[in-house]
Amino acid sequence: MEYNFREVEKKWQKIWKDEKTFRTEDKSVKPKYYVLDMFPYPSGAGLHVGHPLGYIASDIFARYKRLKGFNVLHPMGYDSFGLPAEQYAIQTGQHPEITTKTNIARYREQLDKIGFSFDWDREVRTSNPDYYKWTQWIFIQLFNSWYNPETNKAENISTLIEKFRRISPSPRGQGEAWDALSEKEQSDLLLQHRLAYLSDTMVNWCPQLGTVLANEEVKEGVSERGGYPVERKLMKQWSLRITAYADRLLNDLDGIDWTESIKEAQRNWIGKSEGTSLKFKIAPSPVILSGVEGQGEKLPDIEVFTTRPDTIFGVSFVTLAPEHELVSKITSPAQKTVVEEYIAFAKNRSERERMADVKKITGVFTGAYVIHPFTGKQIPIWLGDYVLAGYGTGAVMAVPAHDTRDFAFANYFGIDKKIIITPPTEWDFEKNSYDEKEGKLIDSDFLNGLEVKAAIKKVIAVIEEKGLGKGKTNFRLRDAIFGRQRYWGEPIPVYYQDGIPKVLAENELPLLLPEVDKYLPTETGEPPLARAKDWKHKPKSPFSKGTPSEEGGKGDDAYEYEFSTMPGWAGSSWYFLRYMDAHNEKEFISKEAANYWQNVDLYIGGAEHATGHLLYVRFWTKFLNDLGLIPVSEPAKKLINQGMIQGVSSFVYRVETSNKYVSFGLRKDYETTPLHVDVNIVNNNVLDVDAFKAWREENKDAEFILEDGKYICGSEVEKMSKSKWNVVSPDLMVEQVGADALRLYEMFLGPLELSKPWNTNGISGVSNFIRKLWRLYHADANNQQPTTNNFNVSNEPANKQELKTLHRTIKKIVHDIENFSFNTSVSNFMICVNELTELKCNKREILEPLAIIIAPYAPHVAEELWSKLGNTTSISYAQFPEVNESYLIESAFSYPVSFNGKTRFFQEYDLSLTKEQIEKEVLTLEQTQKYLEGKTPKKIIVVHNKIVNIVV
RNA sequence: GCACAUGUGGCGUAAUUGGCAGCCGCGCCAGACUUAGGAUCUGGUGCCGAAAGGCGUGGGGGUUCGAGUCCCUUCAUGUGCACCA
Repeated sequence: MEYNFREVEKKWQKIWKDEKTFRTEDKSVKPKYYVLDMFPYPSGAGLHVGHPLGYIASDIFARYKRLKGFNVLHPMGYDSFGLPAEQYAIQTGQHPEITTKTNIARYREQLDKIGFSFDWDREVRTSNPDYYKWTQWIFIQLFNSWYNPETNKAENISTLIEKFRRISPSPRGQGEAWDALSEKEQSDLLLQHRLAYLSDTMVNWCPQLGTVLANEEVKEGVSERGGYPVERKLMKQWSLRITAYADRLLNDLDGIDWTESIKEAQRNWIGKSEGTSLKFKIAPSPVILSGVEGQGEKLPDIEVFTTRPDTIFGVSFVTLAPEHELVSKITSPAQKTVVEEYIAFAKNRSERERMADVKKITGVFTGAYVIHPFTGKQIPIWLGDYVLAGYGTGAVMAVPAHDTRDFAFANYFGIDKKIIITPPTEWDFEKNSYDEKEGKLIDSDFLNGLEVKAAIKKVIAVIEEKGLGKGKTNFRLRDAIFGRQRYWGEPIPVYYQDGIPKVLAENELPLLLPEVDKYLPTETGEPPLARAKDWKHKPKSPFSKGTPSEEGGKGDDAYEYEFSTMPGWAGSSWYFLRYMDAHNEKEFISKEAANYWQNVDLYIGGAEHATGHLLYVRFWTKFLNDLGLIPVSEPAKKLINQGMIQGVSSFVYRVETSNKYVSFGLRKDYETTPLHVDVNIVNNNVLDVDAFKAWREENKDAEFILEDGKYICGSEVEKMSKSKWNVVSPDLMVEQVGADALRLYEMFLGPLELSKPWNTNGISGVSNFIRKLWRLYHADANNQQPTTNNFNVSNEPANKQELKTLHRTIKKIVHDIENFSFNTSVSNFMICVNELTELKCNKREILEPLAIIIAPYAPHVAEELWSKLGNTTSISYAQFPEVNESYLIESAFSYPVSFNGKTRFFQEYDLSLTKEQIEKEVLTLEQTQKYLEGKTPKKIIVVHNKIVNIVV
């Protein structure tokens, strides 16, 4: 009898479940360790073999840490709000909750088969009211907070009100101003400071999805989900003031052990740039002053933002974004028509159009001028859509000789350039602008002769002194738009009382997602929640679980709730905390749990969340930390991004106008059409022709033109997807070779971070390995044939060789796991088992520790062997064996002897010999003399325990 | 365009971090056992060469007694950002 993985794996999965083997203690004398996976969105397609890659790695690590004596938190849950379930609901009318539940059940079934050591008692689902109650609660905290730049922390909004009361000057004197304002005025003012706020913002509007999208949900001008066009639109929207945290999000990256590429992506996304604001006075033009628009008004200055104030004497025009607020006021009557046409043109260009022809230069002259702050010369004001309204001040000073974009614009419209920096090397200013921050300033008045960096310093000082502007930092990061005009998300816990947004009281949470007749916008374009009957805040609201607050509607009063819901990333921005205290009904997390578990020690997930989830979760963590609710300011100490598993598609070649299929090597002789064929009926590129005939009705009578009696398929690496017939499901692998083999194989494939195509072909290697491992504990010493299932482990003491193999393996495995090099550990297990098989070792002293070190990787077979060894408790809580270095000490080393770096032969020397002794010994060798060919060696290098190199 | 990552046998990969390039596995070749093999076991397998030997880590150059590893340069592939002043 061979090892029966089907029976054994099922047996242990049941025991783990029944005995709650992996339930995590809330309190423990053991040190804590938190291993987290990015939880999945439960899609209808189920898991393919790519998904568990990270889960397997984290599971190995979690199991290893348990063996090392840690109290390990290793939970799993579902990011279960989101678009696909809702799109499906629109098509079928089925409630997204039903779809979601079905999908989760399928995910769970698939996950269970792989033997993960999750503590399922702590499962979270973001769409569960018990969970989103607290997502809403955190939103309320954000609403009730502002960012105090003095303390550099979020604080309760009341401290801001205090401040307003205290310091606001007003016509009627100090102290009165705030209280003299109407409630609406106060609310509007506070909204400008709240961390969750309502404002008119330019949003990415996706008409097909009927919702706004965040910047990272838009890729190349179309929606990430579905690929629909996205346009810019001004809308009243809820946003989160993540920009308040921009500096901390950037600086704290240095303190966390994340991959450089993710950190770099976040740095780019935050996009900090230091520069200067600078005011330009608008030239008093009789035309403008007497014009209808500007009459009697004192025109404000145009403020630009620049990182290169040193180039101030090279400015030849100023460009405003088409949306700039001053445009209508400054435009000369003569230019009015063209300017208005241009603004209309710029507005109607969709994002995709704009991005598609980035190189196309558009712009128009306004007819107005500014005055150069130092020279007093008049400088024309242009409009150009290369200037973004949302960044800086929406206005730039254009220095065509030293800025690529200004150069292109000036060239296109024939505007003069003025060179004011001499590059250190030859430069053709006709062809390119010189943008580098190196060289000497010329034609620049008081900056003449200075190096660029010195000039920047000096000019900022002068600008500040003259009150023309000041040093300023800008961020590319925008505030996060938080509302989605969709159904399947957390309702925003807000109602509107006389146009003033108010948040629900804590005891009114959760605000339950209401039933609607359709999951579509209303006829008037309101979000789906507007369809809900009586979607209003009032006493005993049917939608909120708690009791209504004092402030809420009284009597007949009923105030409309917010119609939009939260975006997909809301729930995932704090889920790592909820696992610590998943069933707390009183708080989002208890102080004790937060203090014990701190933050995630190891976080594993895809790199695609670099600027989305991973930025938002850092933001929320810092915010909750500011309020003193949690003790940490970063969610995860260490982050690993697992690579993507691609699919390998197989192709059959159908001969045109026939039902004949020609083998890969012979296809050139025919006119053929390549067709995707299900990879599950192809093995090592050989098609299972019977399975192929059975696969589809039309293949029943297929004929084949074979080569060497086989049908060989073609193959190609593509994304793993249903339509390409290259999806390999983990269930099938588990069925065929077992969960342990799947786990080992996914790790064996290569380094975790690397993307690689899935190729089932090699899996027989790890499958054989498991059988070989099993045989070590079973075969008789004199019968290597695996015909016996008799457990046969001896209690004799192990010999030196056996101990050396074991301890060398322990050492390597510890090193590998701690460096997350899971692929090399699998090789090392194979080497170990090969050696022990060779040694015919069946000693308990060796095989018992071996079972433990292999348990994180192949837990089922390890448990079975462990129990056969006579243990009555789970191997999961055994003690990881320590390396005994004394078994590894070698007394001699076989030195490679090389001549000019080329290895020629080996010579063993005792390790106690000194370099000089070895050098002497080597020279006496006959072999050495042969390679010296009578010459005298120039130099002999002896590296202890490494190499001998003779230079001739 | 900018940033990051990766280039090693037919394939996935390894290399104690500057010291024997190719561990482990797949595939392939040969043999054993077999009615049979998509089972199992044994041996072989970087390339050229009959051998001796030579060549070899994307290409070119450098540092070094010695380079897959360090430096410069260049090419290719993948990913992210993309008029951010």
